[in-house]
Amino acid sequence: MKLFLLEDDNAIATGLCYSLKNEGYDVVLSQNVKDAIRIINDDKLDLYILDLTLPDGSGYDVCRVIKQKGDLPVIFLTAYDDEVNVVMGFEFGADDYITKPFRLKELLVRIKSVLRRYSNESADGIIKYRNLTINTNEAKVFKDSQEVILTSMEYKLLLILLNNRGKVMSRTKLLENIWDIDGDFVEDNTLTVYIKRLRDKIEEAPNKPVVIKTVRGLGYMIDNG
Amino acid sequence: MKLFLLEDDNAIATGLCYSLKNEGYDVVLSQNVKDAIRIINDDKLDLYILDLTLPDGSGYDVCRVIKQKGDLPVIFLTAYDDEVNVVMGFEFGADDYITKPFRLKELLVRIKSVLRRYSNESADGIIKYRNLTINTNEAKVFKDSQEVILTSMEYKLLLILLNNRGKVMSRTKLLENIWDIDGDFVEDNTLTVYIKRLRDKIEEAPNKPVVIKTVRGLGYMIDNG
DNA sequence: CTTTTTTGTTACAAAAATGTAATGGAAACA
DNA sequence: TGTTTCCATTACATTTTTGTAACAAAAAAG
Repeated sequence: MKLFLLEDDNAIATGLCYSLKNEGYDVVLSQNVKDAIRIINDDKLDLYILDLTLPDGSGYDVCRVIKQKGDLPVIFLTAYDDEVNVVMGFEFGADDYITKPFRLKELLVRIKSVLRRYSNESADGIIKYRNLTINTNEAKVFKDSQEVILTSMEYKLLLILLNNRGKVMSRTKLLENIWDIDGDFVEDNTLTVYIKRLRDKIEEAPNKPVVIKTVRGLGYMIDNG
Repeated sequence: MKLFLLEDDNAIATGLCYSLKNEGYDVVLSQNVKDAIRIINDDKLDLYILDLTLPDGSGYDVCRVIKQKGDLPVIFLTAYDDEVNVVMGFEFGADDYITKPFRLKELLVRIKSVLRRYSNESADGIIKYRNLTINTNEAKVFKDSQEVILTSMEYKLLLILLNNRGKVMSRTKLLENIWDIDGDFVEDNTLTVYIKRLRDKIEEAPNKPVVIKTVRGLGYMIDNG
């Protein structure tokens, strides 16, 4: 996961960069608005952490640029108890905010929580996508709140596609993940057939699929629609 | 879920009670240490939220009583930036802490997070029990890091038992949850057979089961071992 | 100790899942 | 346009799952 950090205070910036990298995140730092906007337009990042007060502008402006690009997660770092800012933050589309001074653990919880929300998996194991609802606690799949019975293979196939949403999953990768019981593979065409069966069960119009999309030459994917 | 709240400040107590109930939790309130200890010994509660400074004692003492009863989740409400207390809180076995003043949303996130941790489901959908590991993201089950292939029915049966650990699941409840596709039931004995098949796959000694225990006359259960 | 109730085990037929082959179609490419 | 490549679809044999029946064993009740 690649995080963007906008923070002008050198001490905080250095500390946070270190701690976040330590947690396994990639971190891109910017210390002013101008650089930030350039980076945002150039790079693809998973989460934006924005300080509000910067030498050459406001975090709000940066947030606006981010939200124009798409529905991306933003966390604001606000000054302690600045309720006005908090309200404004949400109006600007922030997903969470945290007041300075804050504890690292607190920020980490927020980051995880927001990332999970954006990965469309709620904290309690419910995955929603369009008219589909998957309850991973009970291994049940619903299409328009009507239960759909999947075989274990179909269920695994659906899960792996959903958990890698937005990424094209190559046929090889899918075969490896579902059929690789001690390196014992299966025909490539088998996957094609399973995709077809799964589509027949979960798509409105299986011949014009909107959930599981074919990416010719590369594999299959469920996008972030 | 039943929460216990120990908070002497009337305004905070009233507000929190209201908000937590609004979130669907049952709340038991105590405003002093003496009542708290009585309630803790009498009632079975799912999560304890403890203020530290109380008219007749400290939240630490209450925490000690709770942790003597068993491994139960505790969240401390500490005064702002009182780092000493924070450290002590963890030494007393707190699972999380939150500094006053805090925002409701923050507390709710912590509560959910702690409850999930205690339900033995980590945030990333891995359930562990004895030598079993269930990855609900990929619908894979491992016994001693060796994958075990379950049918979809067996998998559902295992999940429902694991997600209700410590509770005896009646045959009726299990049948309802797994076989109830539009009120269309199945023979009672079917469950017996599935339990047998599941045991054959996941138990070390299926005839002397340690994971799925029979509770004669009541049903089956996986306990908190 | 005998009877009754509840659970465990085995066996089996019907139904469904699984993997492959063969054929048809659409997209990319020359 | 013709060819190739990749994917969709259908059909089918094999294997596995699924649910039930019948019986054995164990626990509780009398």
